[in-house]
Amino acid sequence: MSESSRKILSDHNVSITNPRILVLEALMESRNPQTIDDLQKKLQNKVAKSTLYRVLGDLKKINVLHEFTSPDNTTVVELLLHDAEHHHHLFCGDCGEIIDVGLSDEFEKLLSEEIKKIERKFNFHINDHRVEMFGTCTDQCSNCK
Amino acid sequence: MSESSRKILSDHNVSITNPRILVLEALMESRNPQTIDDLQKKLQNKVAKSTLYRVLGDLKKINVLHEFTSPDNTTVVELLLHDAEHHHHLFCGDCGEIIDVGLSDEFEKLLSEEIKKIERKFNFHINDHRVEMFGTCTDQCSNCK
DNA sequence: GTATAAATGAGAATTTATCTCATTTTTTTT
DNA sequence: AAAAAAAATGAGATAAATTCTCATTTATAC
Repeated sequence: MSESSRKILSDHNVSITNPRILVLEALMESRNPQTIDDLQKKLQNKVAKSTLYRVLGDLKKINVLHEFTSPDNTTVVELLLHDAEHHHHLFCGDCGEIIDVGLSDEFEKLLSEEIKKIERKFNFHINDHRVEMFGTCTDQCSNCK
Repeated sequence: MSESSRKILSDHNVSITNPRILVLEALMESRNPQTIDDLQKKLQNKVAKSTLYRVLGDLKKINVLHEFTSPDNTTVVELLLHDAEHHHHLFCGDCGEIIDVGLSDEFEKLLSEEIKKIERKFNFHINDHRVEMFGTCTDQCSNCK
């Protein structure tokens, strides 16, 4: 099972260690972004806190991890696998759940156009963008019912 | 000069105190979002740290302040004045500057359509959205040169 | 398998934000 | 306009999140 974790590490010339594998496994357990706290719970002291942060830093450095902040100011983290589609996030203000959302190709194309305009207007080079949506899951999310 | 600060407070039934006025003035000094640290520098100990955080909380509660997090995980804050247009943010990865950006009305309309689709798909009620753009200011920002 | 380099664990240190409570300021009442 | 009541503030203590240090362990190169 740890095969894909090992592959991620070796593909990026990062030495293969137990803590790194454990953190990757924990990250792979859920498809949506999760908090550091979620990770710590899954890891149950099998990895030291300092090591967890260090490993997350390592994974960010090789661009397989995306870290951002939820509206209530919690750091969340998600694995970016080879096959990960460009996506955005939907935040539930009730339960805190964060859901990955893809927007239509046509829309993404228009967004790129709009971004090109911004680049010219502000003399910026823009290399990434993100659409965040905030609301409440009316009934179906796993935490709210 | 503190007239508009006073007005903001009284309009929202918040008692008019010196620290609140000072914080509002500091917020009004720059049009773009600024960090808590920026504010503290401007305030030069004229307002206690605890009070600063408290006042920022008060301003959030009456919806005249927007707080969010920059890509390097710093909390930034910006005043939402009556005349504040709906806007988005452009982040410079070099100097950390954050710039308010308006997108075209046509684009915003399309975005709303796209968001309606997401609401249906995920059974969510979405009440706010934000487009964040990340890049580098190629030459003209005030901090990078 | 040994040597060398790198990573880890444990806890200290730092940073950021919140909380407590005695004092001060603002608002309300008279 | 003064007194009473309510609310806000300052200073520092506390808490939470993240980073740092360094002796020990583990991985990689030879």
